[in-house]
Amino acid sequence: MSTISQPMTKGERTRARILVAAERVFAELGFHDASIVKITEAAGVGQGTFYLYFASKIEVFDEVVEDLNRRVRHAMIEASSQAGTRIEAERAGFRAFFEFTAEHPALYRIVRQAEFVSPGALRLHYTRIVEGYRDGLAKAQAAGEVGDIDPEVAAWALMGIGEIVGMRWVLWGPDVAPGGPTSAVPPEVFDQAMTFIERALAPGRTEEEGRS
Amino acid sequence: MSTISQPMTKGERTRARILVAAERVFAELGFHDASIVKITEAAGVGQGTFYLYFASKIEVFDEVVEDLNRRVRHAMIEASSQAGTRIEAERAGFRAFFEFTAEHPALYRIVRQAEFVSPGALRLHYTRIVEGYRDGLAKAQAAGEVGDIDPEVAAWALMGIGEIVGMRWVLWGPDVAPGGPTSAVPPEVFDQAMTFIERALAPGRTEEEGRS
Amino acid sequence: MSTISQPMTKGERTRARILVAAERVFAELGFHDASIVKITEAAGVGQGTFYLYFASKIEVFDEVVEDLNRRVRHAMIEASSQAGTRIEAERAGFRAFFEFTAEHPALYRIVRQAEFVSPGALRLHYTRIVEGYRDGLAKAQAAGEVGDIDPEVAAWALMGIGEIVGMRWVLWGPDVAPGGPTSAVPPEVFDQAMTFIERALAPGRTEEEGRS
Amino acid sequence: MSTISQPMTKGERTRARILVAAERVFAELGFHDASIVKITEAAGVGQGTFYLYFASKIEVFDEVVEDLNRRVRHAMIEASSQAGTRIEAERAGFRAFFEFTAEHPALYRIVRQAEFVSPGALRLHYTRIVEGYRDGLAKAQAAGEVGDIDPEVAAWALMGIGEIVGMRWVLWGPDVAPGGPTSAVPPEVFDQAMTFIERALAPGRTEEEGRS
DNA sequence: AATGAATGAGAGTTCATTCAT
DNA sequence: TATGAATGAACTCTCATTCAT
Repeated sequence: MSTISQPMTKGERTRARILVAAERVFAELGFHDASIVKITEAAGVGQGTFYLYFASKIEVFDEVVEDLNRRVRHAMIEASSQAGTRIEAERAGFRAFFEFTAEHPALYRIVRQAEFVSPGALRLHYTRIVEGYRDGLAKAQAAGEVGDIDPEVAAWALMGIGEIVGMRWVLWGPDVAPGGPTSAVPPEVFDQAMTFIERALAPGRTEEEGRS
Repeated sequence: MSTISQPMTKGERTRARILVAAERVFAELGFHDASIVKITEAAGVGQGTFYLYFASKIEVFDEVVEDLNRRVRHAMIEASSQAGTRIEAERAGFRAFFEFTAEHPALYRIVRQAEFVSPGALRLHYTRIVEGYRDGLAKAQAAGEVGDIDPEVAAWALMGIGEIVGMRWVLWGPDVAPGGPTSAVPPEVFDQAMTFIERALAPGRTEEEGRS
Repeated sequence: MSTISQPMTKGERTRARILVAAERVFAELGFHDASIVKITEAAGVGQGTFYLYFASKIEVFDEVVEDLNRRVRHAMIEASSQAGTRIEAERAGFRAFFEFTAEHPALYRIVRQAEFVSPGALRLHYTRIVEGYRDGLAKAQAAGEVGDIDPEVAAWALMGIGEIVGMRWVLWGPDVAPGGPTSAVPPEVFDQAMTFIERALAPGRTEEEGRS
Repeated sequence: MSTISQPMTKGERTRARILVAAERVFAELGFHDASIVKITEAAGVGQGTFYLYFASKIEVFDEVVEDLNRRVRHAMIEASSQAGTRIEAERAGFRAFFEFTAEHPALYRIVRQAEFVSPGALRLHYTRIVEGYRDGLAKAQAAGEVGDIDPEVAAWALMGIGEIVGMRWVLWGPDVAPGGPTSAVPPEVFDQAMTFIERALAPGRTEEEGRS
């Protein structure tokens, strides 16, 4: 995920192990049912050790959210940067988002807890992703590839679509109960969702469309 | 909100008071920090009284979610049913949704907790609202008022847009910290969001668009 | 069990129903898990009604113990009074005791709770039964049918044998877990227990026996 | 009491203190009125500490019963093993039983609660003691020192006699109210009880006695 | 005579956090 | 650096009892 060049000290390794365990336990049990004992047991360290690296339970939570946010954005940028056209980039970004969700259902399960656990963390998480969309849209708009629409609002709309489609088809699966196995968004759903987005963003004929 | 004409019995009134208090406390503190003591104090009844009407904390939670769901759908249907055209109906429905959100921020704050609290409740909540969108879209599509798109996917997309725009502009307000005062979606944001949606759903030019 | 001659008033009937229900519920659940609600539900009356007839939960308990005590003594006296010889009377009395236990396992389960629930009730219960044994033994001793032994001590010994054999073979059954079905003491066990008692009480040759 | 030679760790000492306190509190108040708070206060530890060593209130109870059982059997075996003749051994065993009872009234008060608290614990307790009696009787019988009687039934009879005499004269004392001070069984009562038992078990004259 | 809604003290249990080792 | 025993406040839930109807 990152380009580890320097060797980790012993302490850093312990810290990293706790962080990984915390993500796993938070994802499985949610914030409140994830006790420090469970996290430290999963990490294979003592309870006291936890407090050598994190000031509180909330602090790990924040860091886990931060971490997930960094990783999902990285995945999206990585994917879309290799695309040729704007539309291809958009599809690649969404596909990366859904894939990340499928591989890390923690993204949802953890992030959606944030509202009450760590005020502001949720907003920060969404805002950062939205900024990526917005900047891309603004640039594309300047190039005439996107219709006349406020990039900020459009970006949030994309965020909402990604979030809900990810929840509906990745997290819940085709017919699966919540918590069950997750898989990627079915191709036809992905296509339909992208069609929806493309039409919303397509340039031209703005005047007529507004009237319909 | 409801059309109950018969007078409530004493027990029903107590139950209703607890339910109202629970919604308030859940919205303010979240599921886990909303203790039974806080709920019963807010309702002005004894702790034991709570258990005369609800079997557990989770049970009230489910009922609060159920209740909010019923009310927001009612508000949306009410609003859109008085509109003339499909587009007007759509705008009215969304406006009602945002207004409800502004008046009952509990909708977000409570519902988003549901994932870990009451598995299935969250899915049920979204699914019910989406069914309304989907049926409306399918009907409009049959009348040629909506482009060629899977109503199911489009309905979930609308749900996502409503949710995230509501969260961003209603719950968080223009520049306000989470938990702060809420107001309606600013008119220009509302217009932009509706433009986004209208373009996505507009009929015509399906063949070319589909190729992208 | 008793010779009801006068018709009961409505109140008396209600009271009796509560008492019967209480015995059943106490026997099944024990004193502490037998709630007033469960008793009143079993009796088919309201909770408040209970307190019209009994001052407290402990009071019904005492009365239930009292009632059981009266009935078991009645059964034993009834049975032994129809016997010809002393030994036959003894066997008949024990048999009645075991039969009562088998039909009313409540006797054990309730009485053994008494120690902490209602101090003195347990002692009173045992003492009353023992008095019956003791008087019988004293009388038989005067007639030369019982050896030279303190009737008080011997009576308590009989009580202990009856209690433990009843628990072992009636309450627990041949191989059954506690709480399971109960039946009478197996004939061979009954015979052995009676043999044990007969030898202990048999008159004559006191001097030699003591030396063995 | 035990032959542990290795020093206890800190944790073991805490555990032992809780166990001792639990025995005391259970004996004084009974299972239900013995709250965790009372036990931990008596032990001088925090409430949470209790759950580091015992999974539940019932678990300590079981262990206390187990512990008492082990100790009383140890005392009885110890005492009777030093006796010369069978009869002396019997007397020594019973005497040890009564002495233990006098010093640890908890034996009764706790064990008799077991029926509803921990099904099976009561049966196990009695069964273990009875097994000791039974094996002793069987051996003596083989040596011709005990009459022709089923050792199992006879052993349970002894158990019953010990239990009830202990309760009557040790727990309740000569004229004392339950819960009051306890002392040993008066010598004349002890002698009479032993006489009762000796006659019941004495060999010889089996044929005539059996006819009764 | 009868009800059952209401109460609140108290139960068992959990867990984030501290700190002596 | 690492530990895990210890803590106590806070939690959800129960139930004997009261009292207005």
